[in-house]
Amino acid sequence: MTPASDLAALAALLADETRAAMCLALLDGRAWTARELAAHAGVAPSTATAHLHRLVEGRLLVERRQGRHRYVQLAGPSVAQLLEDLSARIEPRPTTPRGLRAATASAALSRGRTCYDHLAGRLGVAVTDAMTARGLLDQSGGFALTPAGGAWLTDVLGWDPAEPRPGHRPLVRGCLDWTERRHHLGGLAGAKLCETFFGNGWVTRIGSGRAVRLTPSGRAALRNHLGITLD
Amino acid sequence: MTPASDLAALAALLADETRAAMCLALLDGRAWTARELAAHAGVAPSTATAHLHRLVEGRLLVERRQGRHRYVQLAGPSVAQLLEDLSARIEPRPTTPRGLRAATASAALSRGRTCYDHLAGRLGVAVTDAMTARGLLDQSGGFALTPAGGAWLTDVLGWDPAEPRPGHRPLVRGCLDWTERRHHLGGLAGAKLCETFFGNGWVTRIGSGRAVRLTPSGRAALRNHLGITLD
DNA sequence: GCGATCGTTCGGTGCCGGCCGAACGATCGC
DNA sequence: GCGATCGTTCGGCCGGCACCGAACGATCGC
Repeated sequence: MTPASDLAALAALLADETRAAMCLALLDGRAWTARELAAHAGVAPSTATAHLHRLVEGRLLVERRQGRHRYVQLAGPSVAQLLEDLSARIEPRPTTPRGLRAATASAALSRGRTCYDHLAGRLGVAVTDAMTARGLLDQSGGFALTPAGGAWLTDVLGWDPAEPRPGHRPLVRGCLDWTERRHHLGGLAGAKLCETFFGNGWVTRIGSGRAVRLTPSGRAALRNHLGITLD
Repeated sequence: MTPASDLAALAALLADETRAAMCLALLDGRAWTARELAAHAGVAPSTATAHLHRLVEGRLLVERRQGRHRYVQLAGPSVAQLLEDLSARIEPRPTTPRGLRAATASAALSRGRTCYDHLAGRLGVAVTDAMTARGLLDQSGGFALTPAGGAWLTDVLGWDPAEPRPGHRPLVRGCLDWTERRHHLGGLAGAKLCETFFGNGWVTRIGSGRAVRLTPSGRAALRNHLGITLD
């Protein structure tokens, strides 16, 4: 009814630890089944059903029914961006992983991961920095693509950012990285770039999570196109 | 403890209508006393005390005690930005104001208002559009200040954006306007510009809210510096 | 000093909502 | 078809928390 109650209703969707865990899991950009999310969050399937209903009703998630499965995913980049913005506000965690498994998993996440549909972690930041150093991105007054950057994207991705694009998702956007505390490249261009990294086999997912690994051909590509050497 | 519980705890701060109303009121960028906020939200002073404690504890608000008064305000631009981002996600309201008072008040807000520390509403968007049309801002690939824009700021504000600045607040930033559904100029430059508008008497506040009115000298200034005519 | 005002603490009340288990329809694989 | 799996609905339990009023300390104006 009032703006305040609207804001409260939106915030209430994320104000429960179970729902928050579900949304954060969905930040990998993929569609999960209800049962997977229930197991991930550690609640009974009946409880998960209620939560997912609320999240879909609140337009944070969209669902796609397929046979006896109910797949659910984030409603779009703007939701992912909102979750990332909120996460970035949280004080940097003292990083005390329990054991070896947790330690290697968190190290892998710091090295490289996806942030919904673009690259993040040290890999994402390194790519962004190299693009800035080469004059492809301009971070001096905001976060913008230069003309040279447009040409570079056309060259590397075979995609011309100048061609008319649907929706009003920004072409580029600085997305605050919660491990590096610096910006990496988001927006439509970031998504296209990430798509190419996967399509060309430059990165592969590690297991089933958000962590990614740079392949040897990816290392070569970074050297060729950006002149940087990683790891 | 876990990222999910952190996110839930942050969201829970805004998940209550009373706290949401308090935060939205504080979006005017000024400091309010506890009692003012209690009256605004329609709760007893004792209730307001508890809410303000939670908001300060959660670092969304900062307090400054002065005599027997306790002034409270938003913890910074990043909090304001977060609130604006959340508000922008809320579906556009059918705008059915109750009576004449409400109608004129909401019309005034649409015409021009402050968005924490910069200009918003039709006024804010018009200034942003004019700056873009004159090549001072570049919105083609992101949201960035051009070299000509830097010179213009130095000329109009007497403030050189190239000089080293403290903190890591972005120089310019596109802030989604919740009445116009388009971007207006935020960030440090937006704040400086707004400061100049007030300092030169180009705009004045209407009553005690966020609404602002363009003065005759402000109209002249817009014509001189940006070549636009409003209202 | 004294009354008025601001903010706080404390006890008590009531409700919202998260959780589970059990039972049930829908779909899949064989 | 038949059992197994996925998701849902329903009832019931329980804890958290938003709210108020009353009483109290602190500060201001006179």
